[in-house]
This record gives sequence, structure tokens and C-alpha cells, in this order.
Amino acid sequence: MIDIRLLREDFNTTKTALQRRGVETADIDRLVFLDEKHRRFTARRDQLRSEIKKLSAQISALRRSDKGETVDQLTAKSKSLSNEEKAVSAQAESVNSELRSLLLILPNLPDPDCPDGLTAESNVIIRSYPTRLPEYPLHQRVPHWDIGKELDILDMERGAKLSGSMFPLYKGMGAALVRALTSFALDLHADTFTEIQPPTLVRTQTMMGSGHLPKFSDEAYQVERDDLWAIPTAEVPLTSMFADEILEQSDLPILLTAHTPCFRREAGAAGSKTRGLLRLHEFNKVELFGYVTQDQAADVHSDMLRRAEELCKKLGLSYRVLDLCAGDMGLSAKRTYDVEVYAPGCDQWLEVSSVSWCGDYQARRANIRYRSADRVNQFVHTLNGSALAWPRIWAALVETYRLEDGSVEIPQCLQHYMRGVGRITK
RNA sequence: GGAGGGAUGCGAGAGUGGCCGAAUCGGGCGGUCUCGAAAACCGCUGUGUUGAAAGACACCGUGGGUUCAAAUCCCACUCCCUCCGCCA
Repeated sequence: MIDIRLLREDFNTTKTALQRRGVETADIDRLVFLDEKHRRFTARRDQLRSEIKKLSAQISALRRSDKGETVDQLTAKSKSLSNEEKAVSAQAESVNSELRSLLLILPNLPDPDCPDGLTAESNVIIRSYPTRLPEYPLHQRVPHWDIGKELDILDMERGAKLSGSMFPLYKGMGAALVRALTSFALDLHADTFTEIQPPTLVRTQTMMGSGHLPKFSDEAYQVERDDLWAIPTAEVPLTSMFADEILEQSDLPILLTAHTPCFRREAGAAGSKTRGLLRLHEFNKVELFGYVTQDQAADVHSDMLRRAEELCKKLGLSYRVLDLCAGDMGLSAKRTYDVEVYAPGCDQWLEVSSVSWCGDYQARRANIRYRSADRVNQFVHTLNGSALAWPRIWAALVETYRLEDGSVEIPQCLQHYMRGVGRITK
């Protein structure tokens, strides 16, 4: 969440920034109103508590000198103050809880450099690789769901039998391909990122830390019986890994990578954009994550983006990078770059990575700080990015590498991870 | 799943109703001493909210309750440890 003091101390700038993200004026005004009210109540409450404390001390002292009636008098007075304190506390608490719930669904302030706009149409393509989309011959114009069936490496029907639509089942070299991609990526990141294998079912509190709750509860699978949630991305456990901790500045940056399954309900999604592997309830992804100081954020952000792009390049896929506009970014982000690969078979650009700098928004929620050199505690900055989400890569790969005879070539860099197999044939 | 034990500041660990936000030791930081270091000695050293400041208030696993007053008493929960059972 954002620091409420920004609204208090620099109202106009903050309001304008929030409006760029599509926040209603009425909500902003409500926040300011509640903040003032909350401070009034807590001030009164603290004043009452202070008086009660003083009376208690007097009672304690008088008890020893045995002044019965004075003690009774003071006790009665303290009792009535105590009752008032309870009432005021309750009011303060109720205002606080409304304030907090509003704050928890309020988006982060966008980076000033991030493009204006409220919808995906305003996202800016900042580069394409290769600069011009190559010509794809007819044999590369077959969608991956057909290729998967033809080569018997993807069985969406049986996946659906087990779990419903949008749950894929990879088979044979199809399954090996996902595993190869994972190993390839993790090995590539291992130079600077520490590999983590986190739990994939997490507490409500953990989902709150990254910003996935309370606003997006409809998007997540919930294990109600045990009060756990299936993670929609490794970002969730990685964000809360250091929750409620104070790190040393010398520990930073902390750079992590994790391969996990990701679960998304994708409520309401249906139609041509969901065929095959385009949109799934469960998929695998390698994630990059960073805890950094404010000064380190920009470098780590561009390094993560570079890594996502590097993977696309090494896999020989056409891709482009988008600078997301203020209104299209996720709740927690200040600046986001998306990487999209081109899938010639289904003729679509597929988002395979989203690299975000979240400032101190998540750190504030999860209470993650570091002791700076001048011994002042500050919130860390967090960054996350996929590198990469495999099903769409899988799709783009089999479509791009399909040969005239219907077989699919395996890119050189992956063959080592696939027992040396260079081609998937019928 | 059953039985028991525990949770206090950076770490260890006292504290069972009233100057306890918390003894003591260790660690860290600063100083004295030293050519320098070690040792010794002295001092400082939790987090947050609010306030211009002085200050005030909150926090002793979490949430409730009792009381004029709770780290301390009561209730519920969570986590950790030990033993038994079960198990990839």
C-alpha cells in the first residue's frame, strides 16, 4: 500500500498520480476524510489512556497509606474514564478498519515516466526483436493445439477429463520440453539469483503481502478447509519470505529465482483467446525476484527485463517489449514492462513475462525493512518478473519450429536438457 | 491424529497484578588505554503511531476477556520443540 502521509502532505501530486491509475476522486476524498477522523479519535483515546495511567499510579500509592475513601473516589473516576476510553477506542478501530480496507485495494503510484492511459491500447511498444516480423511459411502457420495432437505431446482432452478445461496435460517429449525450459532458465539465472523452491499453498496473510488479496480473491483458488490459497505466481511466497523482518543494507540486493506451478481461476475467460495453451488455470513459470534499496531498483529492473528477453532470443522466438501505461499495470506496480512472443500458428502475440518494479508498496504491506547505513529503518523495494511463463513459450516454440514434414525441431540450447533429442516426430 | 513443554528486545534469558518498555549476560556501536591489536573499564544500543516540539500512546506469539491498573490472571487460536501414531 501507499503511505497515507503522501495524501496528507502532498495531496495534489498524489491525487493526480492516483487518477492516472483510474482511481475515483470520491475514493481519494474519502481516504483523506477517514485519515483525519482516525487521528482525531486516536488522539482522544491516547489522552484518556494517559489520564487513566496517572490515576492508577495514584491509587497504587494511596493504597499503601490506606486512605480508603480517596481511593474509592479515584477508582470511580478512573472507571468512568475507562468506559469512555473503550467507546472512543471502538470508534477509532472502526474508522481504522475502513481506512485500511480502502488502502489495501488502492493501487501503487505510477512512475512519472510511465505512459499515460487507462487501457491496454495505451501501452507503448518500445522495441521488437527482430525489428521486423519475419515471413512465416505455411507449415509454421499451424496452431499448437493441432501440433500437440498430431505429435501426441499435448492432450487437452485428458487434462479436461481430470480437472476441467484449461488444465493442460503434456505428454512424452511435450512434457520433457517444459522440464527442459525450466532447467535451462534456472541454470541461466543461477549466476546471480538464488534458487528457491517455496510452498505453493499459502496463508491469507501471504497473499495480502504481494497485493493479490483482498482485491482479487475471485482470481485465486482457495483451500477453504485449511484457510490456504494456491499461489497465482511465485511472486506471492517470494514477497512474504522476509515479511516482518529488518534486513541489513549489506544484505541487499537479495535476488531470488523460483520455479513453481501457478494457479489462476481466470473467472469469465472464454473464447478464442483461451484455446490450447493460451490461457490456463494451471501453468509453470520461472520467476525472478529482487529485494533492493531504492538506488538499486532501476538496475535490477533492467537486468530482469534483459534476462526475459535473452531467453526469448536464445530460444529463437520473435518478441516485443511493451511499456505498460499507468492504468494497465497490476495493483502493486510502479512501472511494468511486458514481453510478448509471436506465435505464428495462432497468429498472436502472447504475453510471456511481466517485469515490475513495485517500489515500497509490497514492502509496506508485508512490513519488510532494511537498516540503512545511517541506522534508519526503511522499506525495501521489490521487483519481480517472469523468465518465463512456459505454456505460451511452448506454444510459440512448436509453431515456430514446425518443419514441412510436421515434425518440430528442438532449439540447440534445449537439446542438452532433452537427452540430446533434436526433433520431435510422430 | 494423541500426550506434554514452550513463545519476552539483535541473541540467550529473568520477570506471575501497580514507576516493567522490561533485570542480567552476550553481540553491535562509540570512547579510555595502546605504536597497533587483544584484554580490561566507561557509555550508547527494540519497533511504531501522533505531534512543530516537549511529550503522549501502542507493542512481551495472535485475538478476545477480567481489573481503577495486565508481559503477569482467564478463554480461544497460531507457531515451535519432545514423545507416540500415521505416512511419500
